[in-house]
Amino acid sequence: MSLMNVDLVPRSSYHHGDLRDALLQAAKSLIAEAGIDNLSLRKLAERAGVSRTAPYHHFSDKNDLLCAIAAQGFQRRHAEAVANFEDTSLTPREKFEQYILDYVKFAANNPEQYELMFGRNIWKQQKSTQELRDVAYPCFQHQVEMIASWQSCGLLSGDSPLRTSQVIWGAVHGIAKLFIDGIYTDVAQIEEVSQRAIEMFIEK
Amino acid sequence: MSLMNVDLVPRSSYHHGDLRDALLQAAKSLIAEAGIDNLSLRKLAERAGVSRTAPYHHFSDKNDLLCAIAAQGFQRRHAEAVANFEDTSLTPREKFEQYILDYVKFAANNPEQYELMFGRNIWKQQKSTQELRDVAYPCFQHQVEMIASWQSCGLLSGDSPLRTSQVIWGAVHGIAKLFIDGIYTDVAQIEEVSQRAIEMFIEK
DNA sequence: GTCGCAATTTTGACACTGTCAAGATACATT
DNA sequence: AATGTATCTTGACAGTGTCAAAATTGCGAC
Repeated sequence: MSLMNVDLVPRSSYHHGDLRDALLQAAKSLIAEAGIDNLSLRKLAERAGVSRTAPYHHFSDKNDLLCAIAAQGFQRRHAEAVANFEDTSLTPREKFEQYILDYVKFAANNPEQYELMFGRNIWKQQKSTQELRDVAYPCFQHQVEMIASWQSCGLLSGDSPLRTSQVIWGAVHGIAKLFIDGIYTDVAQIEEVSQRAIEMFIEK
Repeated sequence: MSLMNVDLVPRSSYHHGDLRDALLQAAKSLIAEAGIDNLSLRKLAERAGVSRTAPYHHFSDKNDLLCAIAAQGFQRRHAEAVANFEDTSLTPREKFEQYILDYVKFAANNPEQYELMFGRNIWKQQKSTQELRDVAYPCFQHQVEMIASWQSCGLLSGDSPLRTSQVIWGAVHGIAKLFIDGIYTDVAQIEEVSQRAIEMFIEK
């Protein structure tokens, strides 16, 4: 497997310079190669060309590192969603369609990071970092606001933006997960399924 | 934590008798106590009052054991769904409502087992046992059939039972997961959200 | 009944993991 | 230049999944 010290940027000095960022970068590429379950801090340190315990000076914990990667994911996704929603060249309906499709595609294109973003290990037992919460909550909030706007222009039914948002988010999340996790095996169908979801949610 | 050898049924002989079943039972209780991530084969063996490697004569692997637990979950859920669908005292609409509610409640009441049933580790990388596939596929199949019947009686819209089924399953799966995994924090809302989902899917 | 084989269980071992404690090194501020 | 602090390393420990080889038992053929 790992032949030898394959640090991408062999550091010149004892101090790395920006080890924290290098670790995040290396972690993402390692995860993309072999999945989250095969990420170990030791392999990560080796990849970054640093000793086993060096990462502990930049992340308190393995969980802390994973939270940081998840946070980056929320940031990227949030920017994407905002950009779409504020695109003045699109009708509300087009925005809604785009939103659903983008969401599912984001998950499908970044399955490991998405897994981290909603991983049970992180949220369930109160293991989420403050940083992660700070970046994830606005993401949730923004979704409710979008749903509310689509309701008030008659595209979506109902009067409770929160409940409606929870259902729609549940749907895209569930569809994404079923594809990502390999229960829905034919990834080529992902767009068709998303399209059907849009069709079922839009008020006729 | 574990004070000492707490095997429930101290075996009298060298051979256990029905170790396989005892292991499954012990595994489920251990998982219920501390979650899947805290289940180790060694603790499991200790709980069953047997040596570390004894389980390997009944399960090829840790994954194999987890698949067996997942399979039991599918079996239980499938039986529940069939019973509901064949209840002649309910209208199609009532059956649909019941199906959605039962599904989400099953997940909420058995979060760890549900996690196993749809865990990425099992399905994504072809790690599913033949036994698991044999019991899961009929489950999927049955859902499509139910959706088709609800479409043909006008309760649900659309002409593709498969696509519609994928969306609805995605929705209940997603809602369940968001609650289970702690993203939706208030479990008391689970019924309200499910109710709203029903409302949004049923043809008006 | 007993002999032998196959199923079962055990002990020993290995590589790997996360993480802590102590020591070593380099940088920054005075 | 001295000193403190941030950073990095080496050593260590308990825990993990799983393999190989040895031990024990139960069961069927003689």
